[in-house]
This record gives sequence, structure tokens and C-alpha cells, in this order.
Amino acid sequence: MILHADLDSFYASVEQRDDPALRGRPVLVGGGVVLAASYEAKACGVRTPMSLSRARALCPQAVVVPPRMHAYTAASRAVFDVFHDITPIVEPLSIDEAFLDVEGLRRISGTPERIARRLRAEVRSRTGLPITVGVAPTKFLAKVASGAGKPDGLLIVPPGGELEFLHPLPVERLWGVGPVTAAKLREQRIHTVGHVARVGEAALIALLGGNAGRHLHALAHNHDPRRVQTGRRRGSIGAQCALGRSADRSPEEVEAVLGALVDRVTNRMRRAHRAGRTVTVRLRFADFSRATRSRSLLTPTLQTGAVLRLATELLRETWPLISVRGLTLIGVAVSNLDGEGAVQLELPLEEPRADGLDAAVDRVRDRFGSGALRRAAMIGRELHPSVPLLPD
DNA sequence: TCTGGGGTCCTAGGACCC
DNA sequence: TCTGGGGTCCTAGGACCC
Repeated sequence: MILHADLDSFYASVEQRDDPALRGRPVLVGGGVVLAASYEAKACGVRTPMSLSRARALCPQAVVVPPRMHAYTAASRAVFDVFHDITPIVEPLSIDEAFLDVEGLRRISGTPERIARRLRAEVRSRTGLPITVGVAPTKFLAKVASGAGKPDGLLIVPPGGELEFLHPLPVERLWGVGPVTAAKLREQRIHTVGHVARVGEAALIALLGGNAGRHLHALAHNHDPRRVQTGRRRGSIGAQCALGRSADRSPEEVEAVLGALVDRVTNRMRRAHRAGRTVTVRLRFADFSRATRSRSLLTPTLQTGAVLRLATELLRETWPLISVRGLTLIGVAVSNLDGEGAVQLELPLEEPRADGLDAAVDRVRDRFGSGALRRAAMIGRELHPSVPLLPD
């Protein structure tokens, strides 16, 4: 059995925990847009992401607080510590949710239900935050269950009752069905998961394409063989910035914003010890159309200068597009990230002597483990075939 | 319903290689 | 000189998630 643990209105709950004056009151966390709304605010019809002005109109008595990302990051870490004390098999999905595989714990910790109850109690007592847990045989169903169990709840899908639980739900509850897919389905008079299950795979593939069709068909029958995966690492690091509407910015101003974004991204890359090869510049225009431009380097880098040069190049190539459509958002991301150890690969090798390498090798191994060391050795061998690198 | 910042995954064409 | 099948990588766009 799989648990899906999902903190309720995460940012708003942290604010209510840290400021007793906010408890029991409608709270909105956000800048121009609502990032999180407490359940008191959701009762007024506030949703994310909704513009703050609209949210205020719906809920005039709401308290608006600016986001404190550091507090949320710390709270998230504390919650994930609880998860890891329950089971080593934890797969984070975002800052505030994760899958936990508890199947192997029956003899040590008891039934999944018992573990889920303990999980909720410990998150509450150790972090002061409300959390909802869904329990089911598959990831997908566990996630649907936590959604249905909110707020501050526990929902266990009874064995054998999976389809009974699933089929009455609206299609939007299927993972991967957003506004576009939902509209296509509704056009075919497919409104519930049960309808999806009945139309047949071939029809779904004709409507949505091969992969999406098969995926949806499987989910509607609760076929979801995906295991809870530990140790997944992110594939890209990026930052973006909305520029507002009317302001027509000069190329120099836009490039200055780009510079600040690149600086943020490469700083985070260095802290995470990840280097990347592909730089993507993301643009959004006044009419909400979008464009992306990307280019790949031969070798990974995490240097601000190198990323900035490439990003600026990409941006300049889009200037005709920008001058016509009007720029409202700019973003930079670096992907094709390699593993750890990239920083250490820039070791000085002017004097390639084996004894001089020993210390460097030890440093890499201590800091990043032997896997990173092996990768470093392979690259080193390509660059300097004459150097005897590793005994192992 | 007028839209923030952080991500993931899929598709599809073209270049290039064997 | 022409041709096929199979594979990888790059780039752009789009849907979706929290």
C-alpha cells in the first residue's frame, strides 16, 4: 500500500502556525497572485492562482501576508524528516507532498492505516501543521484519495472498492487531465472517470494521441504500476520574473533583468553542485503567447559568465518577436544537468603527477562519494589519457 | 478568469551516425 | 550512386502539476 501525504494550504498553514493572531481567520499568502489560501478563505470561493484583487473582493475580511519562502522551506524539511522516520521509501512530489511506500513495514509498524494515523499525529506534534493522507494500492489512487480527504483528513480506499471510489469522480481528477484535455473529453460527453473507463482505449488514443490515451485508459481502470521512487533528482534549475504589462522596456533593461535571473540560477546551481549544458530562455508576451529558445553547450558549466553569454545571445535573437508582441515575462533555465562533482572536475592538472592527484581524489570521494569519483575518472581519462588516474 | 514562480513530461521534425 | 532501418541528440512548443 502507498501513502500520499499532502500538507493542507501549506503556505497559509505555516503563517497561521507562526502567528496565532491569524488562526481561525481567512489568510491569503501572495504578491500579485494568491499562492495559498487558508480554508477560511477558500470558503469564500478564493482559489489559487487568482489575482489578489479578485480574492480581496471575494473575501474582504481576509488578511494578506507576503510569502516567506525560507520559512516554508524550513517547514518542508521538518515534515520530510517525519516522513523519513516513518519509511526510507519517500518520493517527494513538491515542497508539500510526497508518496511513501509502507508495504514492507507491516510487521514492524503495523497496517498502512495505523502508519498513516501515526504519520498525521507526528507531523502535527513535531511541526504544528495539518496534513491529509490518502491510502491506496497505487500512487494515482493514493493521490486522488488525499485530495478527497482534505482538509486535515485520512482517507483509506478499501481494498476491492477502488473502482467504486474512482468512477463517479469528474475527469479533471485524473492525473494529467487539465483544462485542454478535459474540454476534449467533455466534447465527447465524457464527464466522469467511469465514462473514461467505458469508452475504450482505441477511442481515447484517437482523441488524445497514443501515450496520453493509453495513460488515461490505464488510470481509469486503476492500473498504475509505478513504484515509489527514491533518490530522484531534478532535471533543471530556473528562475523567471513577470515584468508587468504596460512598461515597454529597453533592450538594456531587459538584459539587466536577464542578468539578475542568470545570477540567481547559477548561484543555486553552485549550491547544489550541479552543472548544466542547455540554457533556455523563456518569454511570455502581452497576448499571453509564449516562446522559448534554447541552446546546448558541449560541456556542462555552472559559471555565471558562460550561462549569461548564451542567454543574452538567445534573448537578442528574439528581439524582433519582443518588439512586435511586447514582453511581459522572462525566464532562464539550465537543464541537461549532470551529477555532482562537476565543480571538482575543474582541478588544476598542469602537473599531472599521480601523487598530486591523490589529495584531489580523496577530496572528491569525501565530498561526493565514489560514484562521482568514477564519473570524474572517466572524464579525466578522456581529457588526459596519459595520466594514471585511479587504482579502482 | 486576465495569469506568479517553480518544475515535469510528451511530441515532432531535422541533423547526423552506422 | 542510391537506398533502408534504427538510433541519438537538438530544438521548439505545449499540456500539466503544485
